[in-house]
Amino acid sequence: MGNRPRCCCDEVLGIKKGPWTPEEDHLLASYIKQHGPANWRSVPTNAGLLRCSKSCRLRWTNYLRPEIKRGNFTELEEKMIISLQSLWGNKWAAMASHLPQRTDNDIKNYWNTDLKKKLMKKFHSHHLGSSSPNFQFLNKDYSSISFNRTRNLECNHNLDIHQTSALNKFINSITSSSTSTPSSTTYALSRLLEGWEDKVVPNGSNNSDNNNHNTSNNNLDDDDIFIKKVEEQETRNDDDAHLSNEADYFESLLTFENTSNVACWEQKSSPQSTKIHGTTSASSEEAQTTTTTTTTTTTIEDMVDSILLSDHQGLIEDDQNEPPFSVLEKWLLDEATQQVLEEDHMEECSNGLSCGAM
DNA sequence: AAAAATAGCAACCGCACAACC
DNA sequence: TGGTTGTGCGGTTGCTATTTT
Repeated sequence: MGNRPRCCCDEVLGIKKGPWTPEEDHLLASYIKQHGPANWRSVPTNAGLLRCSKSCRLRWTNYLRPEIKRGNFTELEEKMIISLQSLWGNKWAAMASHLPQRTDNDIKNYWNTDLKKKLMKKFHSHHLGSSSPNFQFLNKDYSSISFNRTRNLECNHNLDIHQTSALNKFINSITSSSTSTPSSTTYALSRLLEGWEDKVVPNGSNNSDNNNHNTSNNNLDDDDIFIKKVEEQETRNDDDAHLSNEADYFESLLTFENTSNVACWEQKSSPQSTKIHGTTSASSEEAQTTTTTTTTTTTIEDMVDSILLSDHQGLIEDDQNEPPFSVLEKWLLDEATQQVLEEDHMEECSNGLSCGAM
């Protein structure tokens, strides 16, 4: 592996890495059960584990914690992830705080495997398939586009005003890199959700433990409380009533999220409500207050359509009223373009053209 | 039936930041 | 005030199971 930078675990010889054995899991779980998840530095030594503290913490938070739900993601959870991803980008921990019983790692893995594929498929059929003129430059006839070293797209010819507009927006969006930094609007929405969530989260599934692992420390000092929590959690997993509440919780969140993506933009561009896709979308404040009275039967496809089309509609309106690309669309477009350009590059190579590093 | 390719996911890595000394 | 430590987080890697050829 060459000159790999050292990790904290490298400093101590004999530290074990790799998959955890059931024995190690038992040692760690027993120790945490007795002492609570605090002072990770001392955990490996005191628990008799040949692991670094970081590894122990990770194993606990991502796998051994009793409140973690394992197994397939429900459709509601999928919707939630798609919606939050579109709103916040890759803020896995923040998403996990709104998805009780799921870890950031789980959500991240799920996004990078299942959801990414689903959305790409949807994106291709939506933008590259037929109707949208603005993204047809990503179709097979993409010879007019080249990709230079600074990741700017250069349009040489054959693009109409809408296509050029789409391209320009795409370029601006990826070069400004807003995906990695939540906007103030995002932060405000997050705060709104936090306050709102307290009212909506069903009894017993308050995610304060998920929000901040440190907050659980005090509660876990007492063995009885800890064991009780574990038992409650196990019971809860099989509790239909709980699932129903959870579904309500997600649905209510989604209703808000569905409008907020559009509402964010409208709040900036226009104070009054606008009708989009048959849904009255108001300012984010109004969206929040109307949430509780709206019912949602949205499918994942509908959601993606809604997210993508909300931006697409903006493109065909005048330039001044164009909403920005959603994070989701930036990502999808980025992926699609990259794919197209890689194919292009490969084709050039196979045709004997120069194919140096990009 | 075997090899190769792909998917899923647990675990690791390194950076950032806050708390503490 | 600067160094150290502990923790959180997002990106990436690598192992294993599954599917495809």
